[in-house]
Amino acid sequence: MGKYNHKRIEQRWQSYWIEKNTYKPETNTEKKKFYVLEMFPYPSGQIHMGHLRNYTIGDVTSRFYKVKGYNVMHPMGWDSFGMPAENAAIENNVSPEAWTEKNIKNMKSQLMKIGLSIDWDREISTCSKNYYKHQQKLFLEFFKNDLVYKKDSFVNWDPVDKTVLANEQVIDGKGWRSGAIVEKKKLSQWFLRISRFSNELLSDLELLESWPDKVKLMQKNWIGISNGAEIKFKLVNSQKSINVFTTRPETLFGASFLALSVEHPISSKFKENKEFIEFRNQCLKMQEVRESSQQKIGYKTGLFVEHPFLMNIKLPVYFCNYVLINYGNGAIFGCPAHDERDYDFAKKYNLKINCIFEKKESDLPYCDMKEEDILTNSNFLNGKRVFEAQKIILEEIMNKKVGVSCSKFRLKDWGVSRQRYWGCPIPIIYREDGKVIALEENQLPVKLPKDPNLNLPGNPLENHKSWKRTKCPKTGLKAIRETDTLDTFFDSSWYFLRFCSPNLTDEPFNLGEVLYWMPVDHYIGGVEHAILHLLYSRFFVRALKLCGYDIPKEPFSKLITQGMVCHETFKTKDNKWIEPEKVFSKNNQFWIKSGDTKIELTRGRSEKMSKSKKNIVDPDRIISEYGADTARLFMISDSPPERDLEWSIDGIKATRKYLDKIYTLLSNNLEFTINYEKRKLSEQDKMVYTFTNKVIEEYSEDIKNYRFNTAVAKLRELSNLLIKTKIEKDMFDFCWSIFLRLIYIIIPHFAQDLATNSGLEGLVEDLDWPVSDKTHVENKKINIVVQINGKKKGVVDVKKDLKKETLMKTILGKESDYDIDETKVKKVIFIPNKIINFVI
RNA sequence: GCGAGCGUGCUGAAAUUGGUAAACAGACAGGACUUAAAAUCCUGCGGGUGGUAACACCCUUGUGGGUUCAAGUCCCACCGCUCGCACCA
Repeated sequence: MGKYNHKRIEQRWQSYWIEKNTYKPETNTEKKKFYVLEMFPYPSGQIHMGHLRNYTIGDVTSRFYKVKGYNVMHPMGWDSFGMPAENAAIENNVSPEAWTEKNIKNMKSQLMKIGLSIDWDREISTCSKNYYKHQQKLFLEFFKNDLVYKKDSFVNWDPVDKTVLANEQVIDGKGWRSGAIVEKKKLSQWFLRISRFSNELLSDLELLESWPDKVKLMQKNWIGISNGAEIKFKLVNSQKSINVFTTRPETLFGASFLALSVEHPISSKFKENKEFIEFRNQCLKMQEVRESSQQKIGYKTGLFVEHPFLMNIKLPVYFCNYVLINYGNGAIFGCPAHDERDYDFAKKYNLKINCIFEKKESDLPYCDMKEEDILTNSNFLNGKRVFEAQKIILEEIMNKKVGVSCSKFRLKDWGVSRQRYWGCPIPIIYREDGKVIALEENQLPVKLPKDPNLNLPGNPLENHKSWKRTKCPKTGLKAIRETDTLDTFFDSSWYFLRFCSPNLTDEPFNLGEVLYWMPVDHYIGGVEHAILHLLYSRFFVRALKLCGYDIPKEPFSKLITQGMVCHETFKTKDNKWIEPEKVFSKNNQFWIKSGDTKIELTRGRSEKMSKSKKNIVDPDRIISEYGADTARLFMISDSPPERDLEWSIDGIKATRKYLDKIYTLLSNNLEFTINYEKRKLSEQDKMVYTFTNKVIEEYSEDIKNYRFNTAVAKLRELSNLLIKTKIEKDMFDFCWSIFLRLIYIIIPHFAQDLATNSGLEGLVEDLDWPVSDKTHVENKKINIVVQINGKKKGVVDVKKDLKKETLMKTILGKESDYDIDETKVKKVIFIPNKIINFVI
């Protein structure tokens, strides 16, 4: 009898697939394409449970559609630029390149052992010059089309990593990687004009029918449209004016001051003013820390502006800390009666508080906007309801040319400059005559130097003795290279296009291939990329379209966001995390041995696996000990993909036990067959046959809808039934063959091996996907629930599609178990083949 | 503060358009086999009342109301948890 030897089996089939190029998609095919993509990994050196889960989900999908007859592309690559390589290089005295390559090699071999149906010939790595050469070309295209520009700006500066961070890399005022408090620093930076597409990126979310609502909502909030008006306030004794943005133009007559950000252009007038400079620095510091106190402070400029409709009213102008430069115009009009922040500010600086809603004087600040609210103290708006007033004033603003109605977005242009070595060089040079020159395509790639000194503070490319010195290729004038490199989110914003023609040397991608394969049909990855990566990618395809590449405008048709892999956590009394593996429990308390003594622990809640909490489990070890198929099956059986998965070694052991049992049962017992010759069946056989066909149907639906956990439950029901029911040999062979074909997409080595050993020639996946035999699935008998007043009283076994009257006769009849007095029945509710309810 | 989602056994979870709550697993307990253990197999496993018993009846999806013949599912209020954004004008 065969014993389940996962090592032998998995090696056998993995090398077979590679040898036969099983997962290379066809070319020039009439078949419908299917592009399955999981978010590519950063090559940290080791795969983690999150990867295992992500790639298992993707692989089940990919194999399912392949067996269903699609031409499937399922590629893999490496998001291989980025800071950890530099940090590791410093620590271990190796080059970032060598470190990265070693990691890729190791992780690739780990991924291979999972048995993924990947076309490895398409493998790409973003740090390879074969990749970033094309990326530099895309940058030049953006440059030509005014989609990239350079500007001085305050940036988020991470003092630990010594780099600039994008807004979304700042979490609670701290660097997303280092955790250091982020500072403001002024630098000249490259920006991508993502804001040019704000409107489109927002409204096209509606096209993404198969994206989770949650992700769409997050993007919507991130883009953050507000509709309102930009209103001009003329400075007294000057021709200049200040534009402010508001979403409540109807409150204009409640305005009592103007508040500006300390970074507002007008502030340049005060750059010699020591008092102001001090105030400004204080504000910037408060904004850095994102103080929760929300204390308001102001600086009186001494300037006044005219009210656009009441020329005789002059409003004082303040700088203040609560107006931000990066929203709207960095300037607002203060309407203290109807805005909490303005109210606090006005109270502090004794400014007028003009209530402009009837009967609201007693509950200021009144910030609601209700249909029934009526304006007062508002000139031509008096007596109008709030929404009507809004329309009127917008018209008046336009008529009087004191402003325009407009929308503002929260989304800012994307700063892509990074002062780091291990990233894609920006193909720009600064000539000695002061000109900024974009390189020509034939000068690409701009390669990174092999010998950076990473131990000095600051930018290694800047510090390099010769790299940045170059000559203008046209004029021969001396020039300095751009020493910033690109944010790695730039790398991952187009890799899905490169996969379509990964080995093309003279173009980033082949348009024909892209038109065939794009968009990605199913894109699978962590929800943590809901905003950053996914929004940038959506922007990229639009930007490329604008540059003349005629590609589909949404990159990912369907998005699956998988949950995290969690594990229990333990802590000592002095807050040290302890590995769960070392913990033992006794009398509902948890302990760890330390020499001869025991230390009591408290159990924390289950949290995402992380090094810092010491609750990680190495998937590679699990795979070698229990097998890839065991790991794969476990990863998808316990929770639906979008939810968090609770790691459990007991779960792994039980899964392995199950596979052992099936393997032992089937080896040397099964004759693999795909046909079943119909004959007269015994009751047992009929029941089993019917159930098997039902499972085919429901399992396929479940897989299609990413209900992998219930799909597995159905397979287990089927195997339980097949094990405990005595059936004929031909039925046994047929049903178990179906079982193997269904489970193949989850545990391919296991199913293939059993099938091959039982007589199948060729691959399981070359058989068509099983189709359920509907004629036999037709159940002739059915259970109907009998209820009295909606409460279940019992179940009756009757013929399918039985009429209401017939059923009632049986139930109310003398022989029936149900003691129902027919005369008292007020109403009978009957749902065919489901339920009959007597209301008494 | 704003927005979204979620609360079901000891645990992970299932439950078509409202129609048999707890499928499928895990943990645990008991039993068989064994000198013993492991492995394997079998049984039980939301709560309560009555009965020697097979069984019968009642309750049960965070809490309280409502709609309905019928509510885990729909509506209202409250409590709790998770996530995203956060001085966004």
